[in-house]
Amino acid sequence: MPDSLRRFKADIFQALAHPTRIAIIDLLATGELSAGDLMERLGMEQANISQHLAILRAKKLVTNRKSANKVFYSVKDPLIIEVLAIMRKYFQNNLKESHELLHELDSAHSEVTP
Amino acid sequence: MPDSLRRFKADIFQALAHPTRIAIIDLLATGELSAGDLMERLGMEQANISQHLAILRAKKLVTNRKSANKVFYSVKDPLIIEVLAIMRKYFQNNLKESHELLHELDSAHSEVTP
DNA sequence: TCCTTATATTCGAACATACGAATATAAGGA
DNA sequence: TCCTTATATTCGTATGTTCGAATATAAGGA
Repeated sequence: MPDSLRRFKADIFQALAHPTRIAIIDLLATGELSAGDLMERLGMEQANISQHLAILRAKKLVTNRKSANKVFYSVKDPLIIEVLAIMRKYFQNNLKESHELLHELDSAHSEVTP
Repeated sequence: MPDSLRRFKADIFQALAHPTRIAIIDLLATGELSAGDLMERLGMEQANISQHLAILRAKKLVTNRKSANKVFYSVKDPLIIEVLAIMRKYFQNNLKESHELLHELDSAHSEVTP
């Protein structure tokens, strides 16, 4: 297993390592949506969504198509959706540890106020 | 798809988003190895390997077992190995874009010297 | 042309991650 | 007990990521 393959995988995982980007891919899994649709469904800042889309584009996880003044995005390879499905299964396989992890994620954020 | 599941997935992907940690999981895929074994096979600093192992432990991707003064690590759930296998398939499915990505990764590092 | 809508990019601040050097801990063995 | 081997943790620095605010671009429509 050459190091280049590992760097590639790490790079794709990095692109997937944000809840908003996972949400975008989840939404696109059922069909293409415009940037505005994604913005509306996720209820986030326009610039923020656009930045996350830029990352997904850079890593070639999504393709985009321009129609009039809208840009429609879709998932490029359904294998990525399969990866997300396996991760859901992983979550369920390890329910106990999964919930522990989530609690750590929560408390990590509220650690500011002791 | 609740947001907590997305945060969980993002967190696991974050843990996988480093070539060294992928290499560690690849090595552990065939059976348990000690921290020293990993250090030797990867030819990296002891502290660095130990830090990466700490991350994999924190995200419960690996388990460890102490025997005498050695610590043996193994992959906790083979589903993770399956995820890596799917990523390899993804790499092959998208050979053209994959190589483009790798070149961008390479040139991103040498951008210091124009 | 000017205006509006839709999307992208740039910038700076806050925060997170990665690394090696140094240090700490823990388990045997002499 | 002291020494050695194996592993973990802490610290400082460099680098990368995320966000919103502001700005830029691009395509119609009036």
